Amino acid sequence: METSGELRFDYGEATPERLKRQISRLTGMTSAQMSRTASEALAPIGAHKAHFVVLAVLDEAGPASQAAIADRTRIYRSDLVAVLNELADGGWIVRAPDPDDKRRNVITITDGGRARLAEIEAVLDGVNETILAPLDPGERAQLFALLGRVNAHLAQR
Amino acid sequence: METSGELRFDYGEATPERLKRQISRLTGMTSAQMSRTASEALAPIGAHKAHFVVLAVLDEAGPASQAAIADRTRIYRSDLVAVLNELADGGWIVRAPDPDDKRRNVITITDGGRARLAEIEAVLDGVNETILAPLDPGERAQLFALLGRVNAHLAQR
DNA sequence: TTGATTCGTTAGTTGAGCTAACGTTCGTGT
DNA sequence: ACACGAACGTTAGCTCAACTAACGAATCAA
Repeated sequence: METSGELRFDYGEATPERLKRQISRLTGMTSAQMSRTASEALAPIGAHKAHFVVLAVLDEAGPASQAAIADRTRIYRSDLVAVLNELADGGWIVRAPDPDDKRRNVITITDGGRARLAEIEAVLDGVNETILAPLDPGERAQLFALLGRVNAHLAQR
Repeated sequence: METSGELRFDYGEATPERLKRQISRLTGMTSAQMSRTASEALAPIGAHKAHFVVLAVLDEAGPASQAAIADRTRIYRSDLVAVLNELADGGWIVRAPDPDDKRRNVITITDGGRARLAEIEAVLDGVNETILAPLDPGERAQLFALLGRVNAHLAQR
Protein backbone atom coordinates (compact mmCIF):
# COMPACT_ATOMS: atom_id res chain seq x y z
CA MET A 1 0.00 0.00 0.00
CA GLU A 2 1.64 3.22 -1.15
CA THR A 3 0.06 6.32 0.26
CA SER A 4 2.74 8.95 0.51
CA GLY A 5 2.15 12.45 -0.72
CA GLU A 6 -1.60 12.22 -0.55
CA LEU A 7 -3.46 14.21 2.00
CA ARG A 8 -6.10 11.62 2.57
CA PHE A 9 -7.49 11.83 6.07
CA ASP A 10 -8.83 8.35 6.48
CA TYR A 11 -6.91 5.29 5.40
CA GLY A 12 -9.22 2.88 7.13
CA GLU A 13 -7.51 0.54 9.51
CA ALA A 14 -4.16 2.18 8.96
CA THR A 15 -5.47 5.38 10.55
CA PRO A 16 -5.70 5.36 14.34
CA GLU A 17 -9.17 6.00 15.65
CA ARG A 18 -7.84 8.77 17.82
CA LEU A 19 -6.73 10.73 14.77
CA LYS A 20 -10.06 10.29 13.04
CA ARG A 21 -11.76 12.11 15.89
CA GLN A 22 -9.67 15.25 15.49
CA ILE A 23 -11.71 17.81 13.65
CA SER A 24 -8.69 20.08 13.40
CA ARG A 25 -6.73 17.38 11.60
CA LEU A 26 -9.48 16.71 9.09
CA THR A 27 -10.04 20.40 8.50
CA GLY A 28 -6.34 21.09 8.22
CA MET A 29 -5.69 18.36 5.69
CA THR A 30 -8.70 19.33 3.64
CA SER A 31 -7.72 22.96 3.80
CA ALA A 32 -4.27 22.06 2.53
CA GLN A 33 -5.80 20.17 -0.37
CA MET A 34 -8.04 23.10 -1.24
CA SER A 35 -5.21 25.56 -0.96
CA ARG A 36 -3.02 23.51 -3.21
CA THR A 37 -5.81 23.09 -5.72
CA ALA A 38 -6.26 26.85 -5.85
CA SER A 39 -2.56 27.60 -6.10
CA GLU A 40 -2.08 25.13 -8.92
CA ALA A 41 -4.99 26.60 -10.80
CA LEU A 42 -3.71 30.16 -10.39
CA ALA A 43 -0.11 29.38 -11.27
CA PRO A 44 -0.62 29.20 -15.07
CA ILE A 45 -1.84 32.81 -15.14
CA GLY A 46 0.81 33.94 -12.68
CA ALA A 47 -1.65 34.94 -9.99
CA HIS A 48 -1.73 34.46 -6.25
CA LYS A 49 -4.59 34.22 -3.80
CA ALA A 50 -3.57 37.51 -2.25
CA HIS A 51 -3.99 39.23 -5.61
CA PHE A 52 -7.58 38.11 -5.73
CA VAL A 53 -8.30 39.21 -2.21
CA VAL A 54 -6.82 42.66 -2.64
CA LEU A 55 -8.39 43.31 -6.03
CA ALA A 56 -11.77 42.16 -4.75
CA VAL A 57 -11.60 44.56 -1.83
CA LEU A 58 -10.56 47.46 -4.02
CA ASP A 59 -13.23 46.72 -6.60
CA GLU A 60 -16.00 46.45 -4.05
CA ALA A 61 -15.04 49.08 -1.51
CA GLY A 62 -13.21 51.58 -3.70
CA PRO A 63 -9.77 53.17 -3.24
CA ALA A 64 -8.23 52.61 0.14
CA SER A 65 -5.06 53.06 2.15
CA GLN A 66 -2.77 50.11 2.68
CA ALA A 67 -3.76 49.94 6.31
CA ALA A 68 -7.43 49.78 5.37
CA ILE A 69 -6.74 47.01 2.88
CA ALA A 70 -4.79 45.08 5.48
CA ASP A 71 -7.65 45.37 7.96
CA ARG A 72 -10.16 44.05 5.45
CA THR A 73 -8.08 41.18 4.12
CA ARG A 74 -6.20 39.90 7.16
CA ILE A 75 -3.05 40.34 5.09
CA TYR A 76 -0.42 41.89 7.31
CA ARG A 77 0.71 45.40 6.48
CA SER A 78 4.22 44.12 6.12
CA ASP A 79 3.26 41.43 3.61
CA LEU A 80 0.90 43.71 1.75
CA VAL A 81 3.81 45.79 0.51
CA ALA A 82 5.07 43.01 -1.75
CA VAL A 83 1.58 42.10 -2.93
CA LEU A 84 0.91 45.69 -3.97
CA ASN A 85 4.28 45.86 -5.69
CA GLU A 86 3.30 42.88 -7.82
CA LEU A 87 -0.12 44.31 -8.57
CA ALA A 88 1.39 47.65 -9.48
CA ASP A 89 3.96 45.97 -11.73
CA GLY A 90 1.09 44.35 -13.61
CA GLY A 91 -0.67 47.67 -13.95
CA TRP A 92 -3.63 46.34 -11.99
CA ILE A 93 -3.49 48.98 -9.27
CA VAL A 94 -2.09 52.47 -8.84
CA ARG A 95 -0.28 53.45 -5.66
CA ALA A 96 -0.31 57.19 -5.09
CA PRO A 97 0.43 59.35 -2.04
CA ASP A 98 -2.63 60.64 -0.25
CA PRO A 99 -2.62 64.47 -0.45
CA ASP A 100 -4.77 64.71 2.67
CA ASP A 101 -2.49 62.56 4.80
CA LYS A 102 1.09 62.25 3.73
CA ARG A 103 1.57 59.06 5.72
CA ARG A 104 -0.90 57.23 3.55
CA ASN A 105 -0.93 55.83 0.05
CA VAL A 106 -4.15 55.67 -1.87
CA ILE A 107 -4.49 52.37 -3.71
CA THR A 108 -6.82 52.37 -6.69
CA ILE A 109 -7.79 49.50 -8.94
CA THR A 110 -7.34 50.12 -12.67
CA ASP A 111 -9.44 48.95 -15.60
CA GLY A 112 -6.78 46.35 -16.20
CA GLY A 113 -7.11 45.38 -12.56
CA ARG A 114 -10.82 44.80 -12.97
CA ALA A 115 -10.14 42.60 -15.96
CA ARG A 116 -7.50 40.74 -14.00
CA LEU A 117 -9.95 40.29 -11.13
CA ALA A 118 -12.49 38.78 -13.50
CA GLU A 119 -9.81 36.47 -14.89
CA ILE A 120 -8.80 35.26 -11.46
CA GLU A 121 -12.38 34.94 -10.34
CA ALA A 122 -13.16 32.69 -13.29
CA VAL A 123 -10.29 30.42 -12.32
CA LEU A 124 -11.40 30.31 -8.71
CA ASP A 125 -14.98 29.56 -9.69
CA GLY A 126 -13.61 26.47 -11.36
CA VAL A 127 -11.61 25.64 -8.26
CA ASN A 128 -14.68 25.90 -6.09
CA GLU A 129 -16.53 23.61 -8.44
CA THR A 130 -13.69 21.11 -8.35
CA ILE A 131 -13.53 21.16 -4.59
CA LEU A 132 -17.25 20.92 -4.00
CA ALA A 133 -17.92 18.45 -6.81
CA PRO A 134 -18.97 15.60 -4.50
CA LEU A 135 -21.56 17.75 -2.71
CA ASP A 136 -25.00 18.74 -3.93
CA PRO A 137 -26.17 22.36 -3.55
CA GLY A 138 -27.84 21.74 -0.21
CA GLU A 139 -24.74 20.06 1.17
CA ARG A 140 -22.53 22.86 -0.06
CA ALA A 141 -24.67 25.36 1.78
CA GLN A 142 -24.51 23.18 4.87
CA LEU A 143 -20.76 23.02 4.76
CA PHE A 144 -20.52 26.80 4.45
CA ALA A 145 -22.96 27.26 7.29
CA LEU A 146 -21.31 24.78 9.65
CA LEU A 147 -17.80 26.06 9.03
CA GLY A 148 -19.06 29.62 9.24
CA ARG A 149 -20.55 29.01 12.65
CA VAL A 150 -17.39 27.37 13.94
CA ASN A 151 -15.34 30.21 12.53
CA ALA A 152 -17.51 32.89 14.09
CA HIS A 153 -17.41 31.08 17.39
CA LEU A 154 -13.63 30.78 17.43
CA ALA A 155 -13.18 34.38 16.30
CA GLN A 156 -14.87 35.80 19.38
CA ARG A 157 -12.86 34.24 22.15
CA MET B 1 -13.63 49.10 13.89
CA GLU B 2 -10.61 47.20 15.02
CA THR B 3 -10.41 43.72 13.61
CA SER B 4 -6.76 42.84 13.37
CA GLY B 5 -5.53 39.51 14.56
CA GLU B 6 -8.88 37.83 14.34
CA LEU B 7 -9.46 35.20 11.76
CA ARG B 8 -13.09 35.99 11.29
CA PHE B 9 -14.26 35.03 7.84
CA ASP B 10 -17.28 37.24 7.52
CA TYR B 11 -17.28 40.86 8.62
CA GLY B 12 -20.57 41.62 6.97
CA GLU B 13 -20.43 44.53 4.57
CA ALA B 14 -16.70 44.93 5.03
CA THR B 15 -16.14 41.52 3.43
CA PRO B 16 -16.45 41.41 -0.36
CA GLU B 17 -19.10 39.02 -1.59
CA ARG B 18 -16.54 37.38 -3.82
CA LEU B 19 -14.47 36.33 -0.84
CA LYS B 20 -17.44 34.91 0.98
CA ARG B 21 -17.98 32.45 -1.84
CA GLN B 22 -14.51 30.93 -1.56
CA ILE B 23 -14.80 27.66 0.30
CA SER B 24 -11.03 27.39 0.44
CA ARG B 25 -10.78 30.71 2.22
CA LEU B 26 -13.40 29.83 4.79
CA THR B 27 -11.86 26.42 5.35
CA GLY B 28 -8.36 27.83 5.53
CA MET B 29 -9.21 30.51 8.06
CA THR B 30 -11.17 28.10 10.20
CA SER B 31 -8.39 25.55 9.98
CA ALA B 32 -5.93 28.18 11.15
CA GLN B 33 -8.17 28.98 14.10
CA MET B 34 -8.43 25.33 15.02
CA SER B 35 -4.73 24.78 14.65
CA ARG B 36 -3.94 27.73 16.84
CA THR B 37 -6.44 26.61 19.42
CA ALA B 38 -4.79 23.20 19.56
CA SER B 39 -1.26 24.57 19.70
CA GLU B 40 -2.13 26.96 22.50
CA ALA B 41 -3.72 24.17 24.48
CA LEU B 42 -0.72 21.87 24.01
CA ALA B 43 1.91 24.49 24.78
CA PRO B 44 1.49 24.42 28.59
CA ILE B 45 2.38 20.74 28.71
CA GLY B 46 5.17 21.16 26.17
CA ALA B 47 3.57 18.94 23.55
CA HIS B 48 3.17 19.23 19.81
CA LYS B 49 0.57 17.86 17.45
CA ALA B 50 3.15 15.59 15.88
CA HIS B 51 3.80 13.98 19.26
CA PHE B 52 0.17 13.00 19.50
CA VAL B 53 0.06 11.62 16.00
CA VAL B 54 3.18 9.51 16.40
CA LEU B 55 2.28 8.19 19.85
CA ALA B 56 -1.22 7.32 18.67
CA VAL B 57 0.13 5.33 15.75
CA LEU B 58 2.60 3.48 17.94
CA ASP B 59 0.02 2.74 20.58
CA GLU B 60 -2.52 1.43 18.13
CA ALA B 61 -0.36 -0.35 15.59
CA GLY B 62 2.58 -1.42 17.74
CA PRO B 63 6.31 -0.93 17.19
CA ALA B 64 7.23 0.31 13.74
CA SER B 65 10.11 1.55 11.66
CA GLN B 66 10.44 5.26 11.02
CA ALA B 67 9.44 4.78 7.41
CA ALA B 68 6.27 2.98 8.47
CA ILE B 69 5.44 5.76 10.92
CA ALA B 70 5.99 8.35 8.23
CA ASP B 71 3.66 6.52 5.86
CA ARG B 72 0.89 6.37 8.44
CA THR B 73 1.15 9.93 9.68
CA ARG B 74 2.00 11.95 6.56
CA ILE B 75 4.94 13.28 8.53
CA TYR B 76 7.94 13.31 6.23
CA ARG B 77 10.78 10.98 7.04
CA SER B 78 13.09 13.96 7.32
CA ASP B 79 10.89 15.77 9.81
CA LEU B 80 10.16 12.64 11.77
CA VAL B 81 13.76 12.47 12.95
CA ALA B 82 13.39 15.54 15.15
CA VAL B 83 9.98 14.48 16.42
CA LEU B 84 11.35 11.12 17.51
CA ASN B 85 14.33 12.81 19.13
CA GLU B 86 11.96 14.85 21.26
CA LEU B 87 9.85 11.84 22.14
CA ALA B 88 12.94 9.84 23.03
CA ASP B 89 14.25 12.68 25.18
CA GLY B 90 11.01 12.57 27.14
CA GLY B 91 11.32 8.82 27.57
CA TRP B 92 8.06 8.32 25.68
CA ILE B 93 9.52 6.10 22.99
CA VAL B 94 12.56 3.90 22.53
CA ARG B 95 14.51 3.95 19.31
CA ALA B 96 16.51 0.78 18.77
CA PRO B 97 18.21 -0.72 15.73
CA ASP B 98 16.25 -3.50 14.07
CA PRO B 99 18.28 -6.71 14.36
CA ASP B 100 16.52 -8.16 11.32
CA ASP B 101 17.27 -5.18 9.08
CA LYS B 102 20.15 -2.97 10.00
CA ARG B 103 18.81 -0.11 7.92
CA ARG B 104 15.81 0.21 10.17
CA ASN B 105 15.12 1.48 13.64
CA VAL B 106 12.36 -0.07 15.67
CA ILE B 107 10.36 2.59 17.47
CA THR B 108 8.47 1.41 20.53
CA ILE B 109 6.16 3.36 22.80
CA THR B 110 6.97 3.14 26.51
CA ASP B 111 4.63 3.07 29.49
CA GLY B 112 5.50 6.70 29.99
CA GLY B 113 4.61 7.27 26.37
CA ARG B 114 1.19 5.77 26.88
CA ALA B 115 0.64 8.06 29.85
CA ARG B 116 1.82 10.99 27.78
CA LEU B 117 -0.54 10.01 25.00
CA ALA B 118 -3.44 9.96 27.43
CA GLU B 119 -2.39 13.36 28.73
CA ILE B 120 -2.26 14.85 25.25
CA GLU B 121 -5.50 13.18 24.26
CA ALA B 122 -7.28 14.71 27.21
CA VAL B 123 -6.10 18.14 26.15
CA LEU B 124 -7.19 17.56 22.56
CA ASP B 125 -10.57 16.27 23.66
CA GLY B 126 -11.03 19.64 25.29
CA VAL B 127 -9.87 21.36 22.13
CA ASN B 128 -12.39 19.46 20.04
CA GLU B 129 -15.12 20.40 22.45
CA THR B 130 -14.10 24.05 22.29
CA ILE B 131 -14.02 24.03 18.52
CA LEU B 132 -17.29 22.22 18.06
CA ALA B 133 -19.11 23.95 20.89
CA PRO B 134 -21.61 25.76 18.64
CA LEU B 135 -22.68 22.53 16.90
CA ASP B 136 -24.98 19.85 18.21
CA PRO B 137 -24.01 16.18 17.83
CA GLY B 138 -25.84 15.78 14.54
CA GLU B 139 -24.19 18.85 13.09
CA ARG B 140 -20.79 17.70 14.24
CA ALA B 141 -21.28 14.42 12.45
CA GLN B 142 -22.41 16.29 9.37
CA LEU B 143 -19.35 18.48 9.38
CA PHE B 144 -17.10 15.43 9.65
CA ALA B 145 -18.98 13.69 6.87
CA LEU B 146 -18.99 16.63 4.49
CA LEU B 147 -15.33 17.47 5.01
CA GLY B 148 -14.48 13.80 4.80
CA ARG B 149 -16.15 13.48 1.43
CA VAL B 150 -14.41 16.55 0.07
CA ASN B 151 -11.13 15.27 1.41
CA ALA B 152 -11.55 11.84 -0.12
CA HIS B 153 -12.53 13.40 -3.43
CA LEU B 154 -9.51 15.70 -3.55
CA ALA B 155 -7.17 12.91 -2.45
CA GLN B 156 -7.88 10.77 -5.50
CA ARG B 157 -7.03 13.18 -8.29
C1' DT C 1 5.01 71.59 21.90
C1' DT C 2 5.56 67.46 23.72
C1' DG C 3 4.08 62.79 23.45
C1' DA C 4 1.54 59.10 21.75
C1' DT C 5 -0.30 57.02 17.55
C1' DT C 6 -0.65 55.77 12.70
C1' DC C 7 1.43 54.73 8.30
C1' DG C 8 4.35 52.35 5.03
C1' DT C 9 8.41 49.71 4.92
C1' DT C 10 12.36 46.49 5.90
C1' DA C 11 13.93 42.74 8.23
C1' DG C 12 13.56 38.68 10.64
C1' DT C 13 11.16 34.71 13.08
C1' DT C 14 8.50 30.57 13.32
C1' DG C 15 6.37 26.38 11.76
C1' DA C 16 4.63 23.26 8.21
C1' DG C 17 5.30 21.07 4.11
C1' DC C 18 8.43 19.39 0.89
C1' DT C 19 12.88 18.12 -1.99
C1' DA C 20 17.67 16.60 -2.56
C1' DA C 21 21.45 14.16 -1.43
C1' DC C 22 24.36 10.92 1.17
C1' DG C 23 26.21 6.59 3.35
C1' DT C 24 24.48 2.31 4.87
C1' DT C 25 22.04 -1.82 4.27
C1' DC C 26 19.20 -5.03 1.90
C1' DG C 27 17.00 -7.68 -2.03
C1' DT C 28 17.13 -9.35 -6.63
C1' DG C 29 18.90 -11.01 -10.89
C1' DT C 30 22.38 -12.92 -13.25
C1' DA D 1 29.37 -14.41 -6.08
C1' DC D 2 28.51 -10.05 -7.19
C1' DA D 3 26.71 -5.92 -9.25
C1' DC D 4 22.81 -2.88 -9.16
C1' DG D 5 18.76 -0.80 -7.68
C1' DA D 6 15.85 0.20 -3.92
C1' DA D 7 14.79 1.28 0.94
C1' DC D 8 16.45 3.23 5.31
C1' DG D 9 17.60 7.06 8.52
C1' DT D 10 19.67 11.44 8.48
C1' DT D 11 21.25 16.22 7.36
C1' DA D 12 20.54 20.16 4.94
C1' DG D 13 18.01 23.30 2.66
C1' DC D 14 13.97 25.35 0.29
C1' DT D 15 9.27 27.65 -0.02
C1' DC D 16 5.30 29.72 1.73
C1' DA D 17 2.22 31.67 5.06
C1' DA D 18 1.62 33.78 9.35
C1' DC D 19 3.44 36.79 12.45
C1' DT D 20 6.60 40.26 15.23
C1' DA D 21 9.81 44.11 15.82
C1' DA D 22 11.61 48.21 14.74
C1' DC D 23 12.19 52.37 12.10
C1' DG D 24 11.50 57.27 10.05
C1' DA D 25 7.94 60.16 8.63
C1' DA D 26 3.58 62.22 9.39
C1' DT D 27 -0.41 63.17 12.16
C1' DC D 28 -3.15 63.78 16.21
C1' DA D 29 -4.08 64.92 21.09
C1' DA D 30 -2.68 66.95 25.62
